[in-house]
Parts: sequence; C-alpha cells; structure tokens
Amino acid sequence: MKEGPDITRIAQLIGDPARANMLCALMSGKALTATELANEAGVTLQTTSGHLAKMVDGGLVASRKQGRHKYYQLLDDDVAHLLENLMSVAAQKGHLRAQTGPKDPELRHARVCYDHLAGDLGTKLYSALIKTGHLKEIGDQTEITGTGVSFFEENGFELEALHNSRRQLCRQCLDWSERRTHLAGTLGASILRHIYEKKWAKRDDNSRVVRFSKRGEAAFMAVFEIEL
Amino acid sequence: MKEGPDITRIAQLIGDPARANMLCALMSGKALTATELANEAGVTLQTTSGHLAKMVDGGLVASRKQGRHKYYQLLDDDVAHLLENLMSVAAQKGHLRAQTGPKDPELRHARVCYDHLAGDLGTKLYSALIKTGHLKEIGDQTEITGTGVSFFEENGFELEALHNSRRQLCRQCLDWSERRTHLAGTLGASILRHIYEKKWAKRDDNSRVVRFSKRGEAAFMAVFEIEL
DNA sequence: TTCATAGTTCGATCATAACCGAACCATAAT
DNA sequence: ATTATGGTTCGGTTATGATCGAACTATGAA
Repeated sequence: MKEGPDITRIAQLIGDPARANMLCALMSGKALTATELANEAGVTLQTTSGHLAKMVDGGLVASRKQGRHKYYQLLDDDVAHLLENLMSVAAQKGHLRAQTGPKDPELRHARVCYDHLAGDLGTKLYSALIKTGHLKEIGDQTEITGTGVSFFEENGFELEALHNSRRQLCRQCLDWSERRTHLAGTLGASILRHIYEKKWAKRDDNSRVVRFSKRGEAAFMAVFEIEL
Repeated sequence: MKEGPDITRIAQLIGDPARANMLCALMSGKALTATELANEAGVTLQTTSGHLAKMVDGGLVASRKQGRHKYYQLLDDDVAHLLENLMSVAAQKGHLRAQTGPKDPELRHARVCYDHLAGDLGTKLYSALIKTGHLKEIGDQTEITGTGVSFFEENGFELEALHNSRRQLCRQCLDWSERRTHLAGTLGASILRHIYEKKWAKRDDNSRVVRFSKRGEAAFMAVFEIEL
C-alpha cells in the first residue's frame, strides 16, 4: 500500500508536547515571538528555536521578522482547521489535560478559534443564524441567504469584500468543547472583529478566552437573536 | 495557556511511520488482521501488536476477534476524517513519499480514497461533472445542481437517502497524484459503489487499486461524459 | 562605543520508544 | 494428542530526538 501523501511528518511535528503547546498558543490567531512561545511551552529559547525551525520547514507556521523580534503564526487556516479537528477527536476520546486550567469554564463559554468565535456562545451564534434564516445548511455546507445578506449589510458588514477573498465565506468548524458546529470562514472572522469593534468583549491577553461584558453579551445576544 | 484537550497523544500515535502506514491501510475502510497490518507497515508481528495495542488504547482503532484472527479497523469516521484532513494538509505542503511502489501507475490511474474514487479517473470524473453542469463549484465548495439531481436519479442513485446522511453530499478531496480535486462525500462514495455494482471495475485485494475492465472503463466514461 | 536583548548554532547528554528474538498463550486443523 | 498458525508478552539493544549550556550573530538602546 504505502501510497498517498506522507502524514507522518506533520503528525510527528504536532506530536511533541512542546510543539503542541506552541501550536495551541498560536490557535489564538495572534502572532507570538519566539520568547513568548518558549514560555508557553516551558522550554528554553534554544530548544524553542529548534522547534520553530522544524515547524516552519514542515509548513505549519510562518515567521516574520520585525526589528529584533521574530513573530510566528500559524501558516494558514487549513493548519488551524487541522488542529481544531485534532482537538475535537482528542476531546472525544477523553484525552484531556491532566490538570484542567483555571480558565477552563471561561474557555468553554467563549474562546477564539484561530480567528473566529468558538465555545458555547460560538455554537449558539451558529444555531441562531440558521434559525433566523440568515444562513442555511446544504448538507454539511453552509451558505448565506438573501435575508442574511441584508442582515449583515445593515449591520455594517462588507460582504462584497469578504466574498472576494480567496477564503470561503462560511465554513463549518467542529467545536471541541460543545461537539457542535460553529462558524468559521471570512464571515466568522468578521463577526469576531465586529464583537471587538462594538466593544462587546475583549480578548484575554494570555489565553484564548474571549471575555464578554455583561452588557456586551446582552447586546450580542440581542443583535443575533440568540436564545438561552 | 495550556488549556483545552491534549492533542499530543493522538498526534504522537499518528506520527510514527509504522502506525501511520497501518492507519493509511485502514483508510481503505476494510478491517485488516494484525498480520496484514504488519506487512503493510513493514515491521514484525510483535512490533505491530504493540502498535495496535497503543492505538486501541488511544481510541484510534477498534479490534474484533474472529476465530484465531483479530481484525482491526478505524474506530469511527471521525478518525477517518482526521486522517483525511492530515493527508490534505500534508499533500498541500508537499510531504510526499520518497519511494514510489510498483503499483504506482495503476494507483495513479484509479484507486480508492477511503470510500470514493481517486486518481486520474477520479479527477477526470470530477471535471466532467463540473463541465456537464451536474455539479457546480462555489468557492471551495461543490454542490449538486438541478440537472445533476435529475442525472443521478435517472441513473438509479437515491439522493434522498444520501442527503439525509450525517456526512456531506459533495466534498472536494485533493488528489495527491494529480494535484487536482476529486469528489468525496456520500455522492463520491455512492459513485464508487455504482462502479462496482455495474461491474465496470473491481478492487485489487492487496492495494487501493481499482481495476477497470476495458469495456467497464468505456461505459464509465460514456455515462459520465468523461473526455480523454 | 558599549551594553542589553532576541534569537541561532553547536555539542553533549539523556530519556524515550521502536524494534526484534525468544518464549509464551489461544484457536484451529490433522 | 499433535502440529500449525495467529497473536501477545518480555527483555535487551539501538536510534532518534528533545533538551540545555555555551558560544555566537543581529538588532536596538545608552
């Protein structure tokens, strides 16, 4: 047999604890420096440098030099999608971390998944968009509807620009904590940006947590007609 | 950070060459014995036994005893999906295998990709379905059209049942040999079953090769209006 | 210039785990 | 019963690669 692309290399890269921690940190969508990633992974800078070189070589992360800092980020959203998929399978098989972090409940409530919203609120947003008819599912694919176009444009989204992107507008992403779908793609990313712009929520600096204010969450729920 | 499910274990399991080969072999959907998997992986039976125990423990494969044989298969289609995803990223990043096998030409012509047709014929089938207007591409997604529905139903496909499946109807799958798209999803699987039922081709027992008869291939090309 | 910070490269150490030989258990055929 | 086949367990070997200390380069600040 032995045909097909060689998955060993990619899986091996992800399968090291230090590198896996770095990749999870990069799932925040933020570009991080080598030093920051070293802290995340709990290894020295030398070790980190070696790991990052391997991941750049393997096509998982991209680097960008800025002054005397070197910023690293996930190469593209296919890599992000793969990682979330891995998390989903891992969660399903019960491979949770030995010690759950203090932020675990917050993460399950609302977190960043690369560049869009995930967690309880993310899945609820998705359901609401389907229920109000702004999006519709065709098989496992999701598309925007006529009323959806009006809705988003009335709320200041520039769909034209989103449509012209190389990336797809709507994409389903499996949520590891909820085991349900949330919305990825340029529209998903755009909604998260909208949330920040409206100051409904802001990001936690050292985690994937998206922290809504009380009023922000209420406004968010109201605009997108999300039910409890 | 260090929150969320632990992806290390799963990735580590996949990231070993012997285990990756076994998992790829199991992507054929068939249940295989430990001995068969040992041959696939090119390691002794003892080593294989150890690998399989780890993968069962890790939730990637399931075993079933039958007489003095023990059959192994992928645990569920989430695992298959994850592997597909990994292959797609690997192919995209150019991680192909070093040595090509003896059946390589046949594999490149027509082979099974989990449960659907891949290779030269697979990609040509896909192009033909687009060209005849039975499927249409919307960004990175593919959908069936009105004429497509008629076409498949006239040819005995039960689209209703396919639509109701949890899996998606049409899905693009990147072909490693052709570097082009072929059709996956329930429709893709259904077409492959159709090919077997019409006896246009049959599977090679020890590989993913799909071997068309001369007349079978001609009939296949004619029905789907595939051009050379 | 001098110093400090960010990151890389090199070499040595060390732990993990893949591997196989050999012995073992389980099922089936003779 | 005896033999053959399929699979597991155990122990020892070996290779890979993660790790860090130390020395190095590069950029920026004083």
